Amino acid sequence: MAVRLKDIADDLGISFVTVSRVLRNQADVGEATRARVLQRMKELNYRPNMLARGLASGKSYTVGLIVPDLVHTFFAEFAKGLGAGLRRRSYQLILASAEEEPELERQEIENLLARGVDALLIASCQSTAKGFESLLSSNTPYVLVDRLLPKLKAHFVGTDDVAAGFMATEHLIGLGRRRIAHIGGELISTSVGRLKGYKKALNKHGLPFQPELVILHARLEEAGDQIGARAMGDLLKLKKRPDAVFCYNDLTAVGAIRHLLANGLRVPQDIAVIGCGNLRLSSYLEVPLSSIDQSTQQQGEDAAELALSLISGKKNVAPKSWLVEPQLLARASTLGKR
Amino acid sequence: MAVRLKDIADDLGISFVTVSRVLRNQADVGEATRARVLQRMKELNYRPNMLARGLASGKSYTVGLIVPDLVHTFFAEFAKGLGAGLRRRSYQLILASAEEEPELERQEIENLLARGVDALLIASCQSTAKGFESLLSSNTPYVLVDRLLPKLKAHFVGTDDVAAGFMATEHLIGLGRRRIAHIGGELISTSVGRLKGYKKALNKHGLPFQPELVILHARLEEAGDQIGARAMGDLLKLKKRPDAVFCYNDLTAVGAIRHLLANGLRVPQDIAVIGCGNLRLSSYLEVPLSSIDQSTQQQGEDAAELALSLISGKKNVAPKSWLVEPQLLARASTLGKR
DNA sequence: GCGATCTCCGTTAGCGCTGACAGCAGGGAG
DNA sequence: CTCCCTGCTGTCAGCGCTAACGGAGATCGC
Repeated sequence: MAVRLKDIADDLGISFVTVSRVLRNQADVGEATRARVLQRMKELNYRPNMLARGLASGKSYTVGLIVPDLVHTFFAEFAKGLGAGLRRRSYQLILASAEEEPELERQEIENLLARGVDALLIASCQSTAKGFESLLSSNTPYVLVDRLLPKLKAHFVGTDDVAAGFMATEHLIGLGRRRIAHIGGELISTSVGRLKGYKKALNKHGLPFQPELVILHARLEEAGDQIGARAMGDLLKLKKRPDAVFCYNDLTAVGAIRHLLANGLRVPQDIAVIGCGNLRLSSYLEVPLSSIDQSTQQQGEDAAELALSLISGKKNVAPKSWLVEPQLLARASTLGKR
Repeated sequence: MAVRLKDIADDLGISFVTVSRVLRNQADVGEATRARVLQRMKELNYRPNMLARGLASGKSYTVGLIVPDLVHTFFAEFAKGLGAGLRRRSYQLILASAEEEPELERQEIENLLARGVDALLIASCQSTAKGFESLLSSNTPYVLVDRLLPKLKAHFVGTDDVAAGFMATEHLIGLGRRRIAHIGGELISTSVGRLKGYKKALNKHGLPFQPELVILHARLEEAGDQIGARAMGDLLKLKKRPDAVFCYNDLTAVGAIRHLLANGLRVPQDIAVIGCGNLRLSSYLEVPLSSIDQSTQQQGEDAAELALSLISGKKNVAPKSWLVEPQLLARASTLGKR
């Protein structure tokens, strides 16, 4: 069996509560005793039982993160930043993936609450705030990540998606493009925001919003390449084809570009393409892809800070949004001359 | 506060142990009582406290996975498969990342043991079996993943790396290449295996092993693109340059190709390049990359099965290796004519 | 020299749950 | 009618730890 406080206490002929005090670094223990205890702990390689500690103290020193899918590098990077931020304060991250299924997400929320996480971060794949009741009633502090939920006032850490959409579109306009299409997402707040930014940029520069130039699709995170290619095909069928496309994410842009090249069109000469998210390989693609960077790891660290402040702080502070400013990275897919 | 067994019991005027029996689906409870309990549980939205359960029963229904870095899609995909496999048997995955730091990995092992995981899976970034003592003495079952450790007899799930290296190299030989270089990894078992496969293929086809054609480097997972480019540069400085390169992973191959193209060489006409790991974007690169697929998600599911069998099964079964057969995917980076 | 204070340590009572056992009723067998 | 068995339910101890309180002995001030 594992070593317990009691074992150490018995060895030393003292009460196991004293040992517990040393463990928690409390003040009222004599120096000599403390030293003996620490010594013996090291010898026996004592490891506190966190289940017992959590049960007794009501705190687990654990933060849960639920993501829609780990394979999207965005979430992996986010988790990395979050983990680093938590570790610095000796909290541990428990990671769960909902595989883009709202029902699974609900289950994972239950699971993590059942394990007593001190705070819960969620990049939700729900389209409504239903299924959050048990979270709300649990009074475990929680933070939405990347994606907002309609009608749910909550703390939030994510990208300023309107700015991202605006930035991408204005970049294209600045390069002299006038018929700018958008291949966008559906349902989730990031898509809505980026579309909004797209419209805003058109508007600012006096370009008309043309609905036929906008194609929306769900599940762009998983199958973006195929969907992007298909959507591009649809755009090419228009009487007047676009001269630029802003894609919801890089994967979608990759698919779109592939379709263009396969049909003998040149990128960016005939059609410029920009994505969003700045994948690691985006600069190595057949046409190096312009994109919007979201400082993902930074977001994770911000989320850690926010979560920890919620845990230790006064409870009912007003919901707060931490928006990260996106950054434009222009590469060959938009920059080449016409 | 959260609902407890006792609350339900008091409501119904029965002992809370009976409620616990219903919860655990034990047989010896009257139908009528069982129904009433279930009803009330649903009404109150009861959620068992897993900390308490774990403490009392000694089982946490939890499996830990420690990876060197989540951002490598290999590990993200592996985790996905593992999570799916565990979920099917209502086990939960607790994911931790060691950020390629052996010391951090040791800490995470301690953390997960402290949280009472029923089994532990590790893709270790240690170069020796040191730091595994506490794991060994904990008698928590564990499985090595992806990377073997010298001198540590343990259960293992991973790729047949020798086969991968052999397959890639033989593919190049089959295309008529004779001066085949290798840009490989260091220290970890996957590199050793792939190098071994490389040599084996050369040997089988009567080609000499030429040490100057092999360049080894650590940290190919993180900075493979830059290292690959640099290594390629070194290879080009040889009096007789190679006509093909087998790279440890796709990222490294990407860097190598970038360097070749930047120096006016053609891929594959002048030098053919093959990677390993089959990244999602590998087919969209400037030169679509030939690679070796590792059925990563399948590996995760295999690992889940193995872990669960260790948990429920008799303890001291002999260590067992589950090797997944890799698969060749030939694309333009090797297939173009010379 | 005596109460007051401080330092250090022990005792007790849980946290919410499980596991082992005891016990009570009713029914069938002898 | 007794015995045992089966079906159901309760009691009790304890998992390893923390939190709150209490108290013995040393130290201090006056």
